[in-house]
Amino acid sequence: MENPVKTTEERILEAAKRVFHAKGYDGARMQEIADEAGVNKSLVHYYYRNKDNIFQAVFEDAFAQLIAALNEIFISERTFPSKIETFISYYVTFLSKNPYLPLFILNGLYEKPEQIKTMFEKIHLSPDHLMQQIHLQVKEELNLDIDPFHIFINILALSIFPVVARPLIQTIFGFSNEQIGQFYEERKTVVPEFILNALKGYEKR
Amino acid sequence: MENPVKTTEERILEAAKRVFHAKGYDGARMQEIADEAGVNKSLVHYYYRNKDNIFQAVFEDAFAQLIAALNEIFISERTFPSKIETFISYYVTFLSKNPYLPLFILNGLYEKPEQIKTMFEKIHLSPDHLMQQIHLQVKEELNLDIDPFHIFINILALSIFPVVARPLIQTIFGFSNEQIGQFYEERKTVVPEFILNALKGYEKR
DNA sequence: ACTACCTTTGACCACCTGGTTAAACCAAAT
DNA sequence: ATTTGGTTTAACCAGGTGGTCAAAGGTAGT
Repeated sequence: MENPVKTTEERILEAAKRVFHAKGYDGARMQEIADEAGVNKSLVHYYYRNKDNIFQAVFEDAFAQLIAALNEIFISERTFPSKIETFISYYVTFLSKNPYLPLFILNGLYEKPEQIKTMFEKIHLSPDHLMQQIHLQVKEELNLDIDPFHIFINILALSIFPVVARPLIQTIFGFSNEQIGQFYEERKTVVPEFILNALKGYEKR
Repeated sequence: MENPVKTTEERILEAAKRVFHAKGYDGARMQEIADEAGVNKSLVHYYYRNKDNIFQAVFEDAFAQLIAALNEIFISERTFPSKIETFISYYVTFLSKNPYLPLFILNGLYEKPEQIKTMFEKIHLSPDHLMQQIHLQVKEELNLDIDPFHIFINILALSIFPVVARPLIQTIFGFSNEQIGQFYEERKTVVPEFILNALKGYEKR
């Protein structure tokens, strides 16, 4: 840590993250962000002009965090099974530390889907390139008889959904925080195993 | 249809569903619900007293719709593979007709997780019984070496997530409405196949 | 001491929000 | 025709909302 002392602007942004992540755009209050940052409400407007602006900053940050790892791992030089394992393990850990993030993102996307593409350019990330990589590996490395796109979506679904649905799982089945932690821990091995087992069924002989 | 003429109360509830599903609790406006129903705002209060009340009515209805099918199918007399197929097919169809529902539910659960259990009782539904059924089938009918709970969550994840993430998928990969419809259609066969392929890997020999 | 510039604050405002109320409406019963 | 009861409306209100603004504070250069 070079500069542990946060600037006011950073403190406001972090406060905004906490508030927006937990309450969403409509539920968040500028006053609450200010309180959370320990500053006057006008100061929030001073640095970010209006609610839309600061929300966008928060959203882009969250989106970048979620997407960056995905891209990095799937573009790397590993074998496909290794990528899946690395990805799931990383995502489950990351998401259970930031449980609000995925739902926050999904909600944001319903409201302003247009901005996604420009956001991808900002992060220097190409969906086509990513899919092309996955396609290559599924078709040429493993020679599987299945649409790579469905595999990709399945990987995301199995990693993300259980985190998003945490309150559902926890209340319905009465899991304690420890138990749900244990459950997520298990998924790091269960999910890659599940996916690789499934892929075996698609092997062309 | 015995009585195609809707009462005012029903029209208000349906308007409220549309508004709440699309905008969530905080984003919804009592005025908008009234407009959508074509009535005066006071009428909404006349029938439902306050915003919390009408939201709860909408939420319970949505939750019941989503849970009912799940329970019905998994308690039925089919074989496990048939259940999976039936469930996925039904869910994908139902959800793509009601794309806002799952995200609406997930958001609601973050805000008021306590009410879930009472809601289960209202619908006469026992999570324990459901899990017990799945446990029996996975362990005794198929004799698989995997925790049934993870399978259950995987089934939900693979059915629900792609619908929730529709805006993400559609914008990132530039799918038209037709293409995404085609994609969901494919999933009705791809997902059961994927799951059953995976389960084969867990067969005890 | 003065200036110049960025930062921070309290007071304020126009507008919107959920909610209330009293009066009007209207169909059925008397 | 009048009463009665549920239904529907317009007008209104208190509190909260995002946002503005002028002034005060603070800091570095002169």
